[in-house]
Amino acid sequence: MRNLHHPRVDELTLPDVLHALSDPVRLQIVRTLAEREEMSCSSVEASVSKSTLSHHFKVLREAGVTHTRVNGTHRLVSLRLDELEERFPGLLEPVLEASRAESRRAAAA
Amino acid sequence: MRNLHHPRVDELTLPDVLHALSDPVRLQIVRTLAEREEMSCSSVEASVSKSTLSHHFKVLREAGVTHTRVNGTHRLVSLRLDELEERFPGLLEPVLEASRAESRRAAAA
DNA sequence: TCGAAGCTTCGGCATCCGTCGAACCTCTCA
DNA sequence: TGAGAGGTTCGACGGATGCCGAAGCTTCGA
Repeated sequence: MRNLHHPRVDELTLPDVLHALSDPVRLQIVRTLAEREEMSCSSVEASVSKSTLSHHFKVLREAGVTHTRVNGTHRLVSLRLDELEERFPGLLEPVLEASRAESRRAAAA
Repeated sequence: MRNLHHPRVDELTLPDVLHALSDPVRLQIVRTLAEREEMSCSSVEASVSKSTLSHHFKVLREAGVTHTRVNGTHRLVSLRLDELEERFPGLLEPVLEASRAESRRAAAA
Protein backbone atom coordinates (compact mmCIF):
# COMPACT_ATOMS: atom_id res chain seq x y z
CA MET A 1 0.00 0.00 0.00
CA ARG A 2 1.64 3.11 -1.27
CA ASN A 3 -0.79 5.95 -0.89
CA LEU A 4 -2.34 6.20 2.51
CA HIS A 5 -5.35 8.43 2.43
CA HIS A 6 -5.56 11.03 5.15
CA PRO A 7 -8.54 13.38 5.14
CA ARG A 8 -7.76 17.09 5.31
CA VAL A 9 -8.61 18.76 8.58
CA ASP A 10 -11.59 20.56 7.05
CA GLU A 11 -12.96 17.28 5.77
CA LEU A 12 -13.32 15.75 9.21
CA THR A 13 -16.83 15.33 10.49
CA LEU A 14 -17.97 15.00 14.07
CA PRO A 15 -20.07 11.87 13.53
CA ASP A 16 -17.15 10.11 11.82
CA VAL A 17 -14.74 11.01 14.58
CA LEU A 18 -17.14 10.01 17.34
CA HIS A 19 -17.90 6.78 15.56
CA ALA A 20 -14.20 6.04 15.23
CA LEU A 21 -13.86 6.56 18.96
CA SER A 22 -16.88 4.46 19.90
CA ASP A 23 -15.19 1.08 19.71
CA PRO A 24 -13.33 -0.36 22.73
CA VAL A 25 -10.40 -1.62 20.69
CA ARG A 26 -9.97 1.68 18.91
CA LEU A 27 -10.27 3.54 22.17
CA GLN A 28 -7.48 1.42 23.53
CA ILE A 29 -5.34 2.22 20.52
CA VAL A 30 -5.97 5.94 20.91
CA ARG A 31 -5.20 5.77 24.61
CA THR A 32 -1.92 4.02 23.93
CA LEU A 33 -1.10 6.48 21.19
CA ALA A 34 -1.67 9.39 23.55
CA GLU A 35 1.13 8.11 25.76
CA ARG A 36 3.70 7.34 23.12
CA GLU A 37 3.71 9.99 20.43
CA GLU A 38 4.22 7.45 17.70
CA MET A 39 3.95 3.70 17.56
CA SER A 40 3.91 0.81 15.15
CA CYS A 41 0.73 -1.12 14.55
CA SER A 42 2.14 -4.24 16.10
CA SER A 43 2.77 -2.66 19.47
CA VAL A 44 -0.86 -2.69 20.51
CA GLU A 45 -1.94 -5.26 22.98
CA ALA A 46 -5.38 -6.24 21.85
CA SER A 47 -7.19 -9.51 21.82
CA VAL A 48 -8.03 -9.38 18.15
CA SER A 49 -6.30 -10.69 15.07
CA LYS A 50 -3.77 -8.80 12.99
CA SER A 51 -6.24 -8.18 10.20
CA THR A 52 -8.86 -6.82 12.57
CA LEU A 53 -6.29 -4.52 14.10
CA SER A 54 -5.35 -3.30 10.66
CA HIS A 55 -9.01 -2.59 10.02
CA HIS A 56 -9.27 -0.50 13.19
CA PHE A 57 -6.19 1.49 12.26
CA LYS A 58 -7.78 2.19 8.92
CA VAL A 59 -11.02 3.42 10.52
CA LEU A 60 -9.07 5.76 12.80
CA ARG A 61 -6.98 7.06 9.94
CA GLU A 62 -9.92 7.64 7.62
CA ALA A 63 -11.86 9.45 10.32
CA GLY A 64 -8.87 11.74 10.68
CA VAL A 65 -7.96 10.71 14.21
CA THR A 66 -4.55 9.30 13.37
CA HIS A 67 -1.75 9.79 10.93
CA THR A 68 0.26 6.92 9.52
CA ARG A 69 3.65 7.16 7.91
CA VAL A 70 5.63 4.38 6.36
CA ASN A 71 9.08 3.78 7.74
CA GLY A 72 10.87 0.85 6.25
CA THR A 73 8.93 -2.33 6.91
CA HIS A 74 6.66 -0.82 9.47
CA ARG A 75 4.12 1.92 9.82
CA LEU A 76 4.32 4.55 12.47
CA VAL A 77 0.99 5.80 13.71
CA SER A 78 0.39 8.98 15.65
CA LEU A 79 -2.55 11.03 16.86
CA ARG A 80 -3.41 14.14 14.84
CA LEU A 81 -3.60 16.03 18.12
CA ASP A 82 -3.17 19.57 16.87
CA GLU A 83 -5.51 19.23 13.94
CA LEU A 84 -8.15 17.53 16.04
CA GLU A 85 -7.85 20.33 18.54
CA GLU A 86 -8.17 22.91 15.79
CA ARG A 87 -11.26 21.34 14.31
CA PHE A 88 -12.94 20.05 17.48
CA PRO A 89 -11.52 22.07 20.36
CA GLY A 90 -11.48 20.32 23.68
CA LEU A 91 -12.95 17.14 22.34
CA LEU A 92 -10.18 14.61 22.58
CA GLU A 93 -8.83 15.23 26.06
CA PRO A 94 -12.04 14.38 27.98
CA VAL A 95 -12.46 11.28 25.84
CA LEU A 96 -8.94 10.17 26.65
CA GLU A 97 -9.43 10.89 30.33
CA ALA A 98 -12.73 9.01 30.42
CA SER A 99 -11.18 6.14 28.56
CA ARG A 100 -8.29 5.94 31.00
CA ALA A 101 -10.71 5.99 33.90
CA GLU A 102 -12.72 3.22 32.33
CA SER A 103 -9.60 1.20 31.74
CA ARG A 104 -8.52 1.58 35.38
CA ARG A 105 -12.01 0.57 36.40
CA ALA A 106 -11.81 -2.57 34.31
CA ALA A 107 -8.39 -3.38 35.73
CA ALA A 108 -9.69 -3.02 39.27
CA ALA A 109 -12.66 -5.30 38.66
CA MET B 1 -44.90 1.69 27.34
CA ARG B 2 -44.92 1.99 31.07
CA ASN B 3 -41.43 1.38 32.32
CA LEU B 4 -38.77 3.37 30.56
CA HIS B 5 -35.37 1.97 31.26
CA HIS B 6 -32.70 4.46 32.24
CA PRO B 7 -29.23 3.12 33.02
CA ARG B 8 -27.69 4.20 36.30
CA VAL B 9 -24.85 6.64 36.02
CA ASP B 10 -22.30 3.99 36.96
CA GLU B 11 -23.59 1.75 34.22
CA LEU B 12 -22.77 4.17 31.44
CA THR B 13 -19.90 3.24 29.18
CA LEU B 14 -17.82 5.52 27.03
CA PRO B 15 -18.21 3.50 23.82
CA ASP B 16 -21.99 3.47 24.22
CA VAL B 17 -22.18 7.20 24.81
CA LEU B 18 -19.86 8.00 21.92
CA HIS B 19 -21.79 5.69 19.67
CA ALA B 20 -25.04 7.36 20.66
CA LEU B 21 -23.49 10.69 19.74
CA SER B 22 -22.06 9.52 16.44
CA ASP B 23 -25.21 9.83 14.38
CA PRO B 24 -26.17 13.14 12.72
CA VAL B 25 -29.85 12.89 13.66
CA ARG B 26 -29.06 12.11 17.28
CA LEU B 27 -26.52 14.89 17.38
CA GLN B 28 -29.20 17.27 16.20
CA ILE B 29 -31.54 16.05 18.92
CA VAL B 30 -28.89 16.53 21.58
CA ARG B 31 -28.07 19.99 20.26
CA THR B 32 -31.71 20.99 20.39
CA LEU B 33 -32.05 19.51 23.84
CA ALA B 34 -29.12 21.55 25.07
CA GLU B 35 -31.01 24.74 24.25
CA ARG B 36 -34.36 23.85 25.69
CA GLU B 37 -33.99 21.97 28.94
CA GLU B 38 -36.85 19.67 28.14
CA MET B 39 -38.74 18.89 24.98
CA SER B 40 -41.25 16.50 23.54
CA CYS B 41 -40.22 13.96 20.93
CA SER B 42 -42.34 15.61 18.29
CA SER B 43 -40.61 18.95 18.50
CA VAL B 44 -37.55 17.82 16.63
CA GLU B 45 -37.17 18.94 13.07
CA ALA B 46 -35.62 16.00 11.38
CA SER B 47 -36.07 14.54 7.97
CA VAL B 48 -36.80 11.04 9.22
CA SER B 49 -40.02 9.24 10.01
CA LYS B 50 -41.68 9.15 13.39
CA SER B 51 -40.61 5.59 14.03
CA THR B 52 -37.00 6.33 13.18
CA LEU B 53 -37.04 9.29 15.50
CA SER B 54 -38.46 7.14 18.24
CA HIS B 55 -35.62 4.71 17.66
CA HIS B 56 -33.04 7.48 18.03
CA PHE B 57 -34.61 8.67 21.27
CA LYS B 58 -34.37 5.14 22.54
CA VAL B 59 -30.69 4.86 21.65
CA LEU B 60 -29.94 8.12 23.44
CA ARG B 61 -31.91 7.08 26.49
CA GLU B 62 -30.35 3.64 26.73
CA ALA B 63 -26.86 5.05 26.37
CA GLY B 64 -27.65 7.30 29.32
CA VAL B 65 -27.48 10.56 27.42
CA THR B 66 -31.10 11.54 27.93
CA HIS B 67 -33.88 11.13 30.43
CA THR B 68 -37.50 10.68 29.41
CA ARG B 69 -40.52 11.24 31.57
CA VAL B 70 -44.12 10.68 30.66
CA ASN B 71 -46.45 13.63 30.97
CA GLY B 72 -49.96 12.99 29.81
CA THR B 73 -50.00 12.04 26.17
CA HIS B 74 -46.45 13.05 25.52
CA ARG B 75 -42.96 12.37 26.66
CA LEU B 76 -40.60 15.02 27.86
CA VAL B 77 -36.97 14.37 27.10
CA SER B 78 -34.01 16.09 28.70
CA LEU B 79 -30.24 15.74 28.76
CA ARG B 80 -28.70 14.04 31.77
CA LEU B 81 -26.22 16.89 31.95
CA ASP B 82 -25.09 16.58 35.55
CA GLU B 83 -24.74 12.83 35.50
CA LEU B 84 -22.87 12.89 32.22
CA GLU B 85 -20.56 15.49 33.65
CA GLU B 86 -20.02 13.39 36.76
CA ARG B 87 -19.19 10.26 34.81
CA PHE B 88 -17.39 11.79 31.81
CA PRO B 89 -16.18 15.22 32.91
CA GLY B 90 -15.84 17.75 30.14
CA LEU B 91 -17.04 15.39 27.46
CA LEU B 92 -20.36 16.79 26.39
CA GLU B 93 -19.62 20.49 26.03
CA PRO B 94 -16.98 20.19 23.28
CA VAL B 95 -19.22 17.76 21.43
CA LEU B 96 -22.09 20.23 21.58
CA GLU B 97 -19.87 23.07 20.50
CA ALA B 98 -18.44 21.09 17.60
CA SER B 99 -21.90 20.01 16.60
CA ARG B 100 -23.16 23.58 16.61
CA ALA B 101 -20.20 24.66 14.52
CA GLU B 102 -20.86 21.87 12.06
CA SER B 103 -24.50 22.83 11.87
CA ARG B 104 -23.65 26.47 11.18
CA ARG B 105 -21.24 25.27 8.54
CA ALA B 106 -23.92 23.24 6.85
CA ALA B 107 -26.31 26.17 6.97
CA ALA B 108 -23.73 28.42 5.35
CA ALA B 109 -23.02 25.99 2.54
C1' DT C 1 18.31 -12.89 -4.39
C1' DC C 2 15.70 -14.97 -1.28
C1' DG C 3 13.48 -15.32 3.28
C1' DA C 4 11.19 -13.20 6.78
C1' DA C 5 8.99 -9.22 9.15
C1' DG C 6 5.17 -6.20 9.11
C1' DC C 7 0.96 -4.81 7.33
C1' DT C 8 -2.98 -4.76 4.08
C1' DT C 9 -6.34 -6.87 1.25
C1' DC C 10 -9.67 -10.38 0.20
C1' DG C 11 -13.52 -13.34 0.95
C1' DG C 12 -16.75 -14.73 4.02
C1' DC C 13 -19.76 -14.73 7.94
C1' DA C 14 -22.84 -13.17 11.61
C1' DT C 15 -24.58 -9.21 13.65
C1' DC C 16 -25.96 -4.56 14.11
C1' DC C 17 -27.80 -0.14 12.29
C1' DG C 18 -30.74 3.29 10.17
C1' DT C 19 -34.76 3.48 7.78
C1' DC C 20 -39.69 2.91 6.66
C1' DG C 21 -44.85 2.00 6.98
C1' DA C 22 -48.33 -0.30 9.42
C1' DA C 23 -50.27 -1.59 13.52
C1' DC C 24 -50.82 -0.72 18.23
C1' DC C 25 -51.17 1.50 22.84
C1' DT C 26 -52.54 5.13 26.12
C1' DC C 27 -54.14 9.33 27.61
C1' DT C 28 -57.13 13.44 26.80
C1' DC C 29 -61.03 15.73 25.65
C1' DA C 30 -65.27 16.59 23.18
C1' DT D 1 -67.32 6.50 24.80
C1' DG D 2 -65.16 7.27 20.92
C1' DA D 3 -61.94 9.92 18.02
C1' DG D 4 -57.53 11.81 17.82
C1' DA D 5 -52.84 13.15 19.37
C1' DG D 6 -48.42 11.46 20.59
C1' DG D 7 -45.33 7.73 20.69
C1' DT D 8 -43.77 2.86 20.54
C1' DT D 9 -43.38 -1.63 18.55
C1' DC D 10 -43.10 -4.87 14.73
C1' DG D 11 -41.32 -6.75 10.62
C1' DA D 12 -38.63 -6.05 6.87
C1' DC D 13 -34.73 -4.55 4.06
C1' DG D 14 -30.15 -3.06 2.48
C1' DG D 15 -25.90 -1.64 3.83
C1' DA D 16 -22.22 -1.15 7.29
C1' DT D 17 -19.40 -3.35 10.93
C1' DG D 18 -16.42 -6.50 13.55
C1' DC D 19 -14.23 -10.53 13.21
C1' DC D 20 -11.21 -14.21 11.26
C1' DG D 21 -7.67 -16.82 8.35
C1' DA D 22 -5.37 -16.99 4.03
C1' DA D 23 -3.03 -14.78 0.60
C1' DG D 24 -0.50 -10.82 -1.10
C1' DC D 25 2.70 -6.90 -1.14
C1' DT D 26 7.04 -4.24 0.39
C1' DT D 27 11.14 -3.61 2.37
C1' DC D 28 15.12 -5.00 4.95
C1' DG D 29 18.93 -7.88 5.82
C1' DA D 30 21.59 -12.09 5.40
